Amino acid sequence: MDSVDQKWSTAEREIMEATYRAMLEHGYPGLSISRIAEQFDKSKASIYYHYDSKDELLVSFLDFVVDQFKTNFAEEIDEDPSSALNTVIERLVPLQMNDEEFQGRIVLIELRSQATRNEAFREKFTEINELLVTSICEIIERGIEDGTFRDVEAARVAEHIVATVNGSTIDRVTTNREVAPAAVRLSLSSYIDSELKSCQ
Amino acid sequence: MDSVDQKWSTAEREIMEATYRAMLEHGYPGLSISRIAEQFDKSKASIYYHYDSKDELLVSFLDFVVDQFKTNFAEEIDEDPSSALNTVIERLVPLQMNDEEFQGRIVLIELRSQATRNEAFREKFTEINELLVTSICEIIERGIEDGTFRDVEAARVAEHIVATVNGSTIDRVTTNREVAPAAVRLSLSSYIDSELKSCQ
DNA sequence: GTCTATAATCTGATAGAC
DNA sequence: GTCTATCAGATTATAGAC
Repeated sequence: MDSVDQKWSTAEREIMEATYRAMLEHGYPGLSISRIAEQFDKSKASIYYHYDSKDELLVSFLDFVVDQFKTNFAEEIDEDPSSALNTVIERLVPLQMNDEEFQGRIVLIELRSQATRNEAFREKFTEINELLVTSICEIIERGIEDGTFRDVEAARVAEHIVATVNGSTIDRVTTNREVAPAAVRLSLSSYIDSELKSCQ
Repeated sequence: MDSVDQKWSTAEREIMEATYRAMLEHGYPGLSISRIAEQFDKSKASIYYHYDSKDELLVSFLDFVVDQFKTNFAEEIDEDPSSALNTVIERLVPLQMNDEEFQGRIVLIELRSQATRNEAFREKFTEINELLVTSICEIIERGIEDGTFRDVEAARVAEHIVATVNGSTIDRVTTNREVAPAAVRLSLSSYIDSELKSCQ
């Protein structure tokens, strides 16, 4: 498991990146082999040399996108529990989002909606949410041990934070409610204050 | 605006219900006029008598589904603020969900993911989230007035609850994490306690 | 590995009879 | 209003040359 560079050959990575662009342009329902081929300099048929079917390609693509997400999320956060939690939340619900980040969210949401029907997809998103909950849970537990946080049920609080973060992301990507993310950021800080820190 | 019965003719409602079944069976990307026609006793061509294009049909369908959601959500909740809030949360994140409710969530999520790309869809989901936030906000404001709740920023707390509820729903529909919804229910109660009720 | 050409099927949409 | 028949184009996937 030597990061992204070993897992895919050059050709495969080119196809994955073309798929990413095609999906941004046409959406998941509009994704076709022709449209993927349009996004790079090789023909439709060459895709079938690397992938047996469209379904297999899509499962690989989900893998590719989720790996990117994980790599992005797992960057070092070795600080004290309180600011580690802030870093994670800032990473998941940034106050400002550039185009690239925003497009990444869109692609993930469109793929996610397919997890309702496709077991391979479902397992991947189970994995993502479990990763998020586990990471946040560990930070909270560290904070409880060193006295930064109150002795709360860490898993429950982590579930809450992940649900809120995911709900906020969905809101940002599927509505025109531009103030909502900032409000959620504020209320998450407030939640952490009143739930994790002692009653002042 | 005389409820669902006036807004759609019998034929139109039959088509909408057939579309609903087709979408449950094939998903949004697999939705086609033929598959909708398969779900009721009339031909493909008859659909084009009632709708000019597939796009127009889909926008109507979104309207149909969102109306159902709103009707379901807006049932009377005339109690005191504290239990009104509980009722709303129980309605949005039920501990137990029957097949019908679950399928309704799936359809809504699949349609929602299309709001990333389609402005008509985006406006509908803006409307839904605004309705939820406004309803919850009003309950909180009533609670502040009559002394049940602390004098918090009602809009911010409402945004938080809606984000959490939506995140929990997405989790339930797109992962195999069966314990998560119960955890979020608990933590939402805890959030309401520590955020809205006085510091004990 | 990549190409062009093509097969078989499905798509949205329309024409015209009843 | 609903039907059958049909169109033009797109879809996934393969065959066979290079």
